[in-house]
Amino acid sequence: MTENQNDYIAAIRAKLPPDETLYDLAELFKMFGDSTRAKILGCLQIRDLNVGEIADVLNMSVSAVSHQLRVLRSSKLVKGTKEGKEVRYSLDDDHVTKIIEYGLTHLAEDK
Amino acid sequence: MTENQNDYIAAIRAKLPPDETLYDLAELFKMFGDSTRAKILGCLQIRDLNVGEIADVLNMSVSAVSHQLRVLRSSKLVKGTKEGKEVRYSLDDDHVTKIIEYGLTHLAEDK
DNA sequence: TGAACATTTGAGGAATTGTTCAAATGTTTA
DNA sequence: TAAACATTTGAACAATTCCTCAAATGTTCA
Repeated sequence: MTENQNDYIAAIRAKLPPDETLYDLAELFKMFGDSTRAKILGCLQIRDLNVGEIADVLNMSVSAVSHQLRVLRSSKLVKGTKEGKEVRYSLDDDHVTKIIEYGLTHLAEDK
Repeated sequence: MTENQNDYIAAIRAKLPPDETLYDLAELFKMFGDSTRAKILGCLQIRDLNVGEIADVLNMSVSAVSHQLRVLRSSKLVKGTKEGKEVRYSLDDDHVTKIIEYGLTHLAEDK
């Protein structure tokens, strides 16, 4: 590889966001990249719900939903508030709705 | 479960996008949910590139990049144009840039 | 306190994913 | 045509992911 080719590659690298940023970006989108999680986030856009309610709506086991809620919580996309023996979940991020809406727009516009 | 509880669940279900839509949404975001693919898309935002150039920029094997390009192509996010013995790749979707930008904004605003 | 309820947790297993390696395909040019 | 180059492809493997099942934790209330 010549010096010029190195420069060419280096110029592109310099314009890329840092590796860590792109990693974080991927981690964020990974949260929306599973249909169970997408459905859970969809439910919580409609209203705050507890684990059992989400499981009922989605026809899934409470355990499976709880596992995914833990993942979503750790990504700060969802938060749970204890109310007596229930835990009420809600979206913890203004961007969640916008990101989903943007994705839906994209799908709708697909010819 | 009482009738009222069924109604409650049904009311939420009725407001959710169809299952298939949420599945497609997840498939779309899955494309951005891998850091190799996020990096490839990032490169192609800067300029059109062939497989070897992308591999050089990202310090990855040509084969690994090619495999991911196939995935991105099948999702219509990227397209390849044959130019002699090279294949020049470019973004195939206006939304790609906006989705990435939106994600980056989200990360930047995270306190 | 004990029974009922709501939720979380951990182990286990099936399925999927991303990479490597080697080989195949396709194109140019000497 | 043969060699060199650019790319794709398929098999194989390790790692990760998501679910199930059973058990543990925490809360209310009779």
